[in-house]
Amino acid sequence: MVSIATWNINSVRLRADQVERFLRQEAPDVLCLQEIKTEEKHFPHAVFEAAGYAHRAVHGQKGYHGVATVSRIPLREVSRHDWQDNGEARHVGVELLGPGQGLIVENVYIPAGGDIPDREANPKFGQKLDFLGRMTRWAEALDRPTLIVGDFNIAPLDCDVYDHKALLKVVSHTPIEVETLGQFRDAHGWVDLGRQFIPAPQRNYSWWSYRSYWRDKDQGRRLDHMWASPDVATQARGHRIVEETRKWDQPSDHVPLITEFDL
Amino acid sequence: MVSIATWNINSVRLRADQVERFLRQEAPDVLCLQEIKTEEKHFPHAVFEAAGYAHRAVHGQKGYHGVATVSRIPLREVSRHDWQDNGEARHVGVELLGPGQGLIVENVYIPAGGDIPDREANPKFGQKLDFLGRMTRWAEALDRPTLIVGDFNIAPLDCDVYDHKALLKVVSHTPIEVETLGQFRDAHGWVDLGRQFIPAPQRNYSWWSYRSYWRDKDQGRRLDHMWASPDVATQARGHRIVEETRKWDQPSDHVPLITEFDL
DNA sequence: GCCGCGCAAG
DNA sequence: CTTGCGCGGC
Repeated sequence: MVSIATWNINSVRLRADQVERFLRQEAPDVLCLQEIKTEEKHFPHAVFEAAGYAHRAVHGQKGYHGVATVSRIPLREVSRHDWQDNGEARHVGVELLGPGQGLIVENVYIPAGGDIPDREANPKFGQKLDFLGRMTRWAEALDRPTLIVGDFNIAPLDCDVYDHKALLKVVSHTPIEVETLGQFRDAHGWVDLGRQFIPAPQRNYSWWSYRSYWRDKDQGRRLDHMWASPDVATQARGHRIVEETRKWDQPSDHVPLITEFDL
Repeated sequence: MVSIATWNINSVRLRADQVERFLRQEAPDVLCLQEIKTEEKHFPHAVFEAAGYAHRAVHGQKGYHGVATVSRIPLREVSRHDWQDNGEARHVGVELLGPGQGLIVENVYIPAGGDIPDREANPKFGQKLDFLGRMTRWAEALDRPTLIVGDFNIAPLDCDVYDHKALLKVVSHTPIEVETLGQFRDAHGWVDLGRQFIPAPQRNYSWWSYRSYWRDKDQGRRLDHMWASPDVATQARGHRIVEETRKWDQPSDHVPLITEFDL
């Protein structure tokens, strides 16, 4: 069994202790982090080394974005896409070399897209859709067993948000985003493991805004995903959301997901 | 017995827990804080209330400077000088109403004075000397038993710094500052309680720069002071520097002083 | 080095 | 609300 996790950590330096706690408690074989918000030279390698995660692919950037895949299983970094050629560190791809040998694990942080869901008024929204378009063309050519995980910044199903109707005009749940993400899904036949294991319309949130009184209310959205190639999906054996991290001190706005595979 | 303390806390909000710990450990009757770095509306009143310091005079300012005198003994705020009429919150004066009745406690934060010890090249240096001049003219008229405490930002004696010769051209220990502070002392006949109880040339530092490796070396200066009217000085019974606060997590660059009075 | 601020981003 | 940053102040 190989277990793989994903977590938007919102600064890996500020939450190195929380990552360590998560690794100790849940002991995933592989952890994909997003929004590490640091260059590789300041990545807390020692923390991961001490925890047994000796294999790491870090694609960092100063202050913003940044992804890292850390692993107890040997791995080889195979790609570091900059789909929009703008220098933003939003992807790193690895190939597992030990247990799970041959599996490709793609770790991605899709742009949030700004506040206004309009390509003209808000260039960031256009950039988000463009980013998905480029991922779609890339996905059409994939021919290896692959798992893609990360913060997609889109809640595709009606039940992926606390109030579907209210959020139709809120970036992350607009019809155009859901449609564009659907094209990406179809380009490879990706299987949404979150919904394979926790079928709609069950509650399945992964993110709560810092801006709301989110400790009291439950205004969550499912923005984080683990999607598998069809073959790989048949090997998935379990999937969990580790929501308890929200109760920790100064938590990330995202919680981790874990999937186990019979590999 | 009445005990009175002074401490430049360098942000009272960030170190509210350290102030609480200090109050619990040392239990002074009165504590004068400098560099609270907040407006009164964000002052952590609840922390002091819970610790038994129900009487408070807070002269705050947004982001910079700011002083506060908190007390277990009833007090009355009597003055809030803005000697340079520039809006900087650098003073608050109170009168004790319970034990120690009638004693005036002046809490002051003298300007640091910038980096270059030259009135022309550095207006902040001139401002510091001018501030002292105005305090001097004020002190000439004092006619009540008074204690003045706070961060004076001047180390007057040769033995008040780790290297007298090296610091003669460093703001805080230049001859013109020492001379100007001497005029303030003479204007009221203030007695330096720090040196009454810990005579020169004994080590008696109250501040260590954040910029040096001050955990290893001992490059301190005596910038914080408690000065009393001659009568009041005869009632002082003990004086301590609570240097252990430097070992606490994320300490202030200053340590507290405490004097006990037979009042 | 350590602070608060105002900014941009989420 | 929370992050990192660049700034100015100490």
